[in-house]
Amino acid sequence: MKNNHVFIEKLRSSGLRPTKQRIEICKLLFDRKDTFHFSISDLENNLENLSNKKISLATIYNTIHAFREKGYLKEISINSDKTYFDTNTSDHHHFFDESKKKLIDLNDNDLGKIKIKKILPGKKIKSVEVLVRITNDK
Amino acid sequence: MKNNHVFIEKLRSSGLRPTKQRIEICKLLFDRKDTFHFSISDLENNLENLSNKKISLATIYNTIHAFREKGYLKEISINSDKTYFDTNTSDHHHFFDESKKKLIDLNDNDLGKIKIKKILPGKKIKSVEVLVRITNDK
DNA sequence: TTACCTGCAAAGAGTTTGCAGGTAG
DNA sequence: CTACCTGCAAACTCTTTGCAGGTAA
Repeated sequence: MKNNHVFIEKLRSSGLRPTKQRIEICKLLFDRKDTFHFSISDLENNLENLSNKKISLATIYNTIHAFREKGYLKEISINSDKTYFDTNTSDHHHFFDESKKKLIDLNDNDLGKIKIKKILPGKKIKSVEVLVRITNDK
Repeated sequence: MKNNHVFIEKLRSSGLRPTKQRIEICKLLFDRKDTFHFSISDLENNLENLSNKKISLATIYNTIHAFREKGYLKEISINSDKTYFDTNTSDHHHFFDESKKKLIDLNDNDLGKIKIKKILPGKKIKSVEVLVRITNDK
């Protein structure tokens, strides 16, 4: 269990005021051992049920967007009605389990190197995202 | 320029009634040499401006979903406000040009082989999707 | 004090749905 | 005739925005 101070510093250091709401969201997102994959509504539910904190939706969006901009969260590309975020901001890829509708991290060792041979003049690569869809084997 | 008959047969063979609207959409989507990447609103605009046909939005959605189910279209995973489709249903990957909001096909030669080393028991791989985001180099 | 933040409600955008009327077979 | 299809508008969901009141520094 991390001390709130850690989050206060984290927020302050990136120019975000450490408000009650932001600290609460930090605790939910970053005070854990494993990567957390979530949608805004997941987060809202967790705040309400696990943390017993009612934070306005506008503030949740606001905060998540701020965290994404500061590089504390990564947005994941899945065709879904919702946007998913990942607390693991390192360069990595995902399984998407179609049966459970859940994301699973793939780390460097899980995936061979991806080589892009095509170059478009005047363009540069911003990111490479791999999504491996899996289902129950039967 | 393909004959309408081709599309009428295509539709009929998959159990879809060849209505005026569906044939018109077929002509726009499948009567071309290159892959076509589009969102519903792109399609709507093209129907209105290029084909001079006003087809109801509900019918456009309805038709595109039917075509996707029949395997005539592929849905592409991008985090975007809109859903994108691809008339190229073969196994391939994409650049997404963030500046122009346009998709570009990557063919087999453009991308090294992707090796997935992690295996989850009881699961099988359904698809592997690679999205390479690019922006203007500056 | 002052700039920034929160929360509500309303607005927006894309997509889906209900249903009356139309059309293919 | 009957099942399926179209088109309109309303409904829905997720996300963004405007703004009045609140809070950190």
